[in-house]
Amino acid sequence: MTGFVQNWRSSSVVRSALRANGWKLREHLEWNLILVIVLRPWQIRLGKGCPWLGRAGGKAHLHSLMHRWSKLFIPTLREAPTDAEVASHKFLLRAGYIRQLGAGIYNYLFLGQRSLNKIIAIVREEMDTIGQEFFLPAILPKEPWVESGRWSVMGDNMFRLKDRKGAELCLGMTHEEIMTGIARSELRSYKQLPQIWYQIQTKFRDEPRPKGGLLRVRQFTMKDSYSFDIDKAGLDTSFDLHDAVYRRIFTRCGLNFVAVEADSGAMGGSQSQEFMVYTDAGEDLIASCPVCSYAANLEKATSRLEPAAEMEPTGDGKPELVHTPGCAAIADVAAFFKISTASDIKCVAYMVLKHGASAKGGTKDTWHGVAAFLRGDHQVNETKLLGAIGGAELRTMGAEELEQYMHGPAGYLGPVGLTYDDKPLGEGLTVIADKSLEGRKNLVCGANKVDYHLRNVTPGRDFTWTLSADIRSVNEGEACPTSKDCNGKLVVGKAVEVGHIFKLGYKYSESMGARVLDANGKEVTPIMGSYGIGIERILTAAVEQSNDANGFWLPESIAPFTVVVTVTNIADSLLRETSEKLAAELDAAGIDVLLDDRDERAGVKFKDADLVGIPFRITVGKTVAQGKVEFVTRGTGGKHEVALGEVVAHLKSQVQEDVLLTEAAG
RNA sequence: CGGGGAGUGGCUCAGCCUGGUAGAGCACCUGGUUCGGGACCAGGGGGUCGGAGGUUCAAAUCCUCUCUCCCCGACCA
Repeated sequence: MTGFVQNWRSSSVVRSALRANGWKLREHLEWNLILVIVLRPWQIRLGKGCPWLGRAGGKAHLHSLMHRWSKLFIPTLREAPTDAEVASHKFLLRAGYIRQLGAGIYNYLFLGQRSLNKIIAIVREEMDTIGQEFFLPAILPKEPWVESGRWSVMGDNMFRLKDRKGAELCLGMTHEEIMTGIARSELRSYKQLPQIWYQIQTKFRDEPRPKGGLLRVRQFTMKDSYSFDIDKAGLDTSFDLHDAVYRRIFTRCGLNFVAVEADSGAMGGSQSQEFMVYTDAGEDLIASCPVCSYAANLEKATSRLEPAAEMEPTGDGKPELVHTPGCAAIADVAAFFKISTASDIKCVAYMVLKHGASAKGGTKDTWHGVAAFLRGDHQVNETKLLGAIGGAELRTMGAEELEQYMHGPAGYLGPVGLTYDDKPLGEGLTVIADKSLEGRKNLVCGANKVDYHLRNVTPGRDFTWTLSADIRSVNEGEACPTSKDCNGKLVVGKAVEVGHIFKLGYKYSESMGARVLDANGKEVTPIMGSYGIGIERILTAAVEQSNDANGFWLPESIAPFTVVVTVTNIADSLLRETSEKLAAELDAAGIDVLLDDRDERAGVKFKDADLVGIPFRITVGKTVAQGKVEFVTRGTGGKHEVALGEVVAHLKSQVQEDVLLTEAAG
C-alpha cells in the first residue's frame, strides 16, 4: 500500500492541505501521516488528540484531499449569456471559471482561481530567478503621482477617491512612482545596484470601454517589475534578463507567443517590446515578416516603400487650381485626375488634447489644432501621430474648427497656404507631414475651397510643415524594413498582449529625484526599466488559442486540474470503487486529479469534461471488466485504452509530451 | 464621448405593436424508469417584468426620466 506514495510532492501536497485546515505537523511524523492517507485514501477522520498530529483541542473532520466534482462548485452552463461574444469569454463563463459583476469587473470562481494560481506560481518561480518580490498597496496617495507628473497625464483612466479628511488618493494602475519612491529613499550607492523588484498585484484602470470578457477589464492582476541600474549597459542587462524570463514564463504557460517591437505609450521611455499571442479577439495589430524575424506592433511598425511613380507637371509646373466638383473622397479625386491615390495628398485634421499641470498642481488640459498630411493610399496611425507631437488624446475636427484652422471644408483640405506654428501644439495650427511625402513631386491636394483641388504640388517647395515624422500605419504586403536582402512582404495579424517590457530610462528617477553615488563619489541618477505581465490575459489567451465547439483545453501547466476521472455510472459499485482507487493513486502520485463522481449520465459528464479546460480525461466505464480504462487527450480528441496498473505512468508520459510540445512551439 | 442594441425565474427566450390573472425550454427539488455523448414520465418550488414617476378603472405592454449591460465608433476629408 505504501507504493501509492511515489514521490515527495504528494506528501507536500498533503502537508500544505492540512496546514490550510489549521493543522500543525510535526516534521518527524510526516511519514506516519502519509501512511494514514494511503490506508484510507478517500476519507480520513482525525479526532482530538490524534497521536500523529499536534493540534490543541481540534475536532477536525478532514474529508478526502481528493477533489470530487460532486462536492465542488463548478457551475457549468449549457448556453452562454448573450452578452458574451468572444470565445474565451463565453467558455470561461460556461465552464464556471468566472462570473461578471460589472463592466470589466469579474468574479473568479474555483476553477478560474485555481488556474490563475498556477499561472502566478509559474510567474513567481521564474521571476524569483532574477528579482525580489515586494507587495505594494493598491490604494495610493496623490503626491508621488503629482511628482512624476502623471496625476494629470493619466486623466480619466485613473480611479480617484478621497479619504474622510478630503485627501486625494487613487487606485494603483501601475507602480513606477511607488517603486521609484522606495529607490529614492533607500538606495544610496552604486554598490546597491542593480536591483530588480517585482510584485504580483491588482491594478485598476478605468478603461473607456471594457470589452471582450477578460481581454480588457478595469481590475486585473499584474506582475510588474522595475529595474534600477547604474548605467545603460546595466539596463540592457536587466532588460535582457526580463526578455529571457518572460520567454520562459510564456513557454511554460503553453502560449504560442511572439515578441514584437512596440510603442512605449504613457509609460515613457525608449526600447519597448511586447509579448503577443495571435488571436482574432485581440485588439492589437501586429506586422511581421515571414522571411526574417521582424515583428512589430502596428503602432510602431515601419516598412520600405517602393518609389512611387511621379506624374509629369502640367503647364508651368506651378500649383494649379482645378475645378473638381463633387470630388470629396480620395477615390473620386484620383479618378478625376486619372492618377493613383498614392499621388494624392490626404489630409486628416484633428483636435489634439495635451495634458498639462496647472499652477496649483491640478490638471490643465488644452486642445490644439493639428493637420496631418500623408499619401492618399496611407492611413494615419494615431498612436504614432500623438507620439510625434506629444499629445494625449485626439478627435477629428468639427466643421467650425475646420474653418478656423484650415479655412476650408472637409473633402477639400490641403497643405498649401496654411499658417502654422514652428513648434507642435502651440497656439495655432500644427502641420505634420508623413515622411513618405518627402522627395515626392507634382502631387494633387485639396485647395481648402469647396470643389477645388491643386495639382503640381511639390512638398518642400509649395508647402512646408511644423514637423515631418512617420505617422502612417504600414499596410500588409509592403516590404520588410530590416534590410534590402530580406525580400519578405509584411503580414498583419490580430493579437492580444500578454506582456510588455520597456526601458524607461531616467523619466521617473529624474522627475522624482532618485540619486545614488557612483564609484567616484559623484551623484548619478539610476536608469530604470519597467516590465509587466497580465496574469488573467495568460488564461484568456490560452483559451483563445485552444478551443472548439465543445469548449477549451488548457496547457497542463496552467489547467486547474491535469486530468478528470469520469465514472460513466456512479451507481455501479465496481466502476465507483475502481475510479476512487484510480483517482487516489493519481493524487498520491502528485497529479492534480478531479474525480467526476456525480450521479449524472455519462453524456452530461463527457460534455462537462470537454468544456472545462482539463487537458486529459480518463473514462472509467465498460472496459474496466477487462482491467482497462479509456484515456482521452482533449486537445487532439485522441483516445485509447490503458491498463489500470499503467495509468499513472501513462499520464505522466503524456504530460511530459505536452510540455515538450509547448516548449518546441514556444 | 457619439451611434446602435438589450434588460421578463439561475440560463436561453416568447409576451409589448393592439393595456385586462406572467409564459415556454433548459436548470433546480421529490418520486419512478433509465444509464458511453447534455434521457423520459409524474408532481413541485421559484419572477418587485432593471428602477422611479406619470397616463388609465387597469401597465411587462403606453409616456417621461433614470440606472445597468453588450456591440460598433471615437476613422482617413
